[in-house]
Amino acid sequence: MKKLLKYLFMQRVFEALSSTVRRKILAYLAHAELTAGEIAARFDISKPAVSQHLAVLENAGLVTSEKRGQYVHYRLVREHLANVLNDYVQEVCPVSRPLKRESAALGDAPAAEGEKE
Amino acid sequence: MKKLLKYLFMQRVFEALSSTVRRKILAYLAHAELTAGEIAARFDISKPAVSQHLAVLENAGLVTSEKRGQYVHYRLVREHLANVLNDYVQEVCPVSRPLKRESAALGDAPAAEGEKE
DNA sequence: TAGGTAGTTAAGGAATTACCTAATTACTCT
DNA sequence: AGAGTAATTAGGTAATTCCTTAACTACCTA
Repeated sequence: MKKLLKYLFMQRVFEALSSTVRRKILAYLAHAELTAGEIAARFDISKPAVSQHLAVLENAGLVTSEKRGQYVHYRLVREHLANVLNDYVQEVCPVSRPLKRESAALGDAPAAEGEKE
Repeated sequence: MKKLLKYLFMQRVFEALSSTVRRKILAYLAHAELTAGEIAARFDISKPAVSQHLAVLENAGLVTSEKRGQYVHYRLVREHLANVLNDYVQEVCPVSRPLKRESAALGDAPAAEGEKE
């Protein structure tokens, strides 16, 4: 059950990460929660274009959005990013067994966010 | 040291990983060194298509090829994959500092096979 | 040297992606 | 309600990606 869902997310995550703009957005969100407008202001492309990038990131589970009044605040979902990337590294670098536990811990580290899948 | 170079590779690596076929190729190579033909045999797409995927992976530094006689053998470059992904996780999840050392160790783990860069 | 196998390069077409402008929705404030 | 701001949706186009077939290079064997 979990495995298929995980696979789907992996695909979306790597597709999301394939864009430089989207990786930059994540980097900005790594330092602070930002509104869509604040994010758009940091790029040369149009606001709708940024909005689409944000939608891709959200579909991949890498960010979440919350509307507060007039603004939509975006924030990074650290666990998800760390989990997916670590899972993949594990899959392709099976040698690194020792790391496995460490990275699992990493994923949970930020907080009490549970296993949603 | 080579921050720019790293950035360039990051771009190529994530672009390479955005394709399911390419991620599958890496998964196969995680278990064994394979020739181009052996890899192509595992997919439904044409041989030239696989060849192009392999070129993308090689440009990203994720695999290396060696021609032996009639065959071209491909093999995974584990360190590179682990390094790039871990570097990125670090950049976006600055919380996870503890993992850093572990992952560095991981890169070298496979031993024997040489550092080409 | 001729024929066969392994692999890549070349050329072209279909599908996807990224971007733009314009229109729309949702909220705030007077 | 009406004007202004924030953000997304819609519609259309340019660029890119992925795959195909055909042609080519390199190697092996008889």
